[in-house]
Amino acid sequence: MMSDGEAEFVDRVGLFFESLGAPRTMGRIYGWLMICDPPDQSLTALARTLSVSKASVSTTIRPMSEGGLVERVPVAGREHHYRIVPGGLSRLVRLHFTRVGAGAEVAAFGLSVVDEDRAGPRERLAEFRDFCEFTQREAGSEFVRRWAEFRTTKGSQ
Amino acid sequence: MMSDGEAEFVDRVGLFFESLGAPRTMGRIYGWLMICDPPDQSLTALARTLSVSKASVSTTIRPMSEGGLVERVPVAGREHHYRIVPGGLSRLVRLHFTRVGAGAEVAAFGLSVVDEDRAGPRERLAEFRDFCEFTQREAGSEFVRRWAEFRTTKGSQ
DNA sequence: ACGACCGTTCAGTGGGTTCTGAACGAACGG
DNA sequence: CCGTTCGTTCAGAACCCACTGAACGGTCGT
Repeated sequence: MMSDGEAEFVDRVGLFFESLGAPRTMGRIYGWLMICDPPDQSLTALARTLSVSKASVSTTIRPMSEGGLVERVPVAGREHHYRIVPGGLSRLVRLHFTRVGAGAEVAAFGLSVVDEDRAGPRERLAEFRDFCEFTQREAGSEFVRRWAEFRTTKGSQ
Repeated sequence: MMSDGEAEFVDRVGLFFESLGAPRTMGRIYGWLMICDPPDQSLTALARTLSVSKASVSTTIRPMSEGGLVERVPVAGREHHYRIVPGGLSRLVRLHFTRVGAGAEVAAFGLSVVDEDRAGPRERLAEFRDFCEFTQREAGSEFVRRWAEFRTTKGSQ
């Protein structure tokens, strides 16, 4: 079902995801979906191929689907087939950095706690807040835009 | 030593760091260093103020120092004083994004495993590789540049 | 209606990480 | 030279997260 080389690739993607803080199984699923044939696979097939329980695939693939990394493809019967969403990785990064935006509220709370006359702390808090806002905004729009631009120019070469 | 409001702020930063995959104590240290007076604190003082063991502070603050998030400030005697590095957050994000670059090598390995005639998988692998390379490059230069630009323009207002 | 299969959910387990307390080496002060 | 203080390191405890196996609801085929 999966050659030795493919298995190694799948495991490497798993380690890669793990190094980024995501579950290893998530990476293995994503890795296999990149190279499997056909490109859409049922949950049961994924579990069997990757030698993990259906429960694990079910719970792991949900955030992947919600995050736009994979998507369900319409199929007759009861099976749920999943496949890679082209350009989904940028959405993942976007999602990940949206969380940084929460830091802005924390910084705002900090400013409400620190007295007006404490210039040093207020300056550090303001920078912290600005950076969180900037990162969130940047990841949500500019980063994705530049990636799309880069990809089209590279594709048309 | 620390007001109720300050304590809540410190804990919020801790939760914020935790949501990003970093240890909670790291966030609490960073939060306190943002608002404490004086802005540089010894390891023992941090441990006492934050109600954690010196061991925990010692092990947690090392990666912070190596990552450029905090720095040791020269001080007479045996104490090690630490303080916030201005703009350290961008360095942290940059470091984090550098890891994404490792995905390019994984994708290259995948391309060496998948046969030449399998257009679909190869296309997905190529996009994966390009995205990793793009992100690494972008984070290393463009992101930091834009942040510096944003900060100066905002500061001059 | 019944059996078979698909996906979801739940309690329990195992591996990994963060924390603590104690022991240690090093450096200053009396 | 001795006691104190500072930071580091180690083994062990506590905790968290991902994974498993089993039970369940739902749907198709017969």
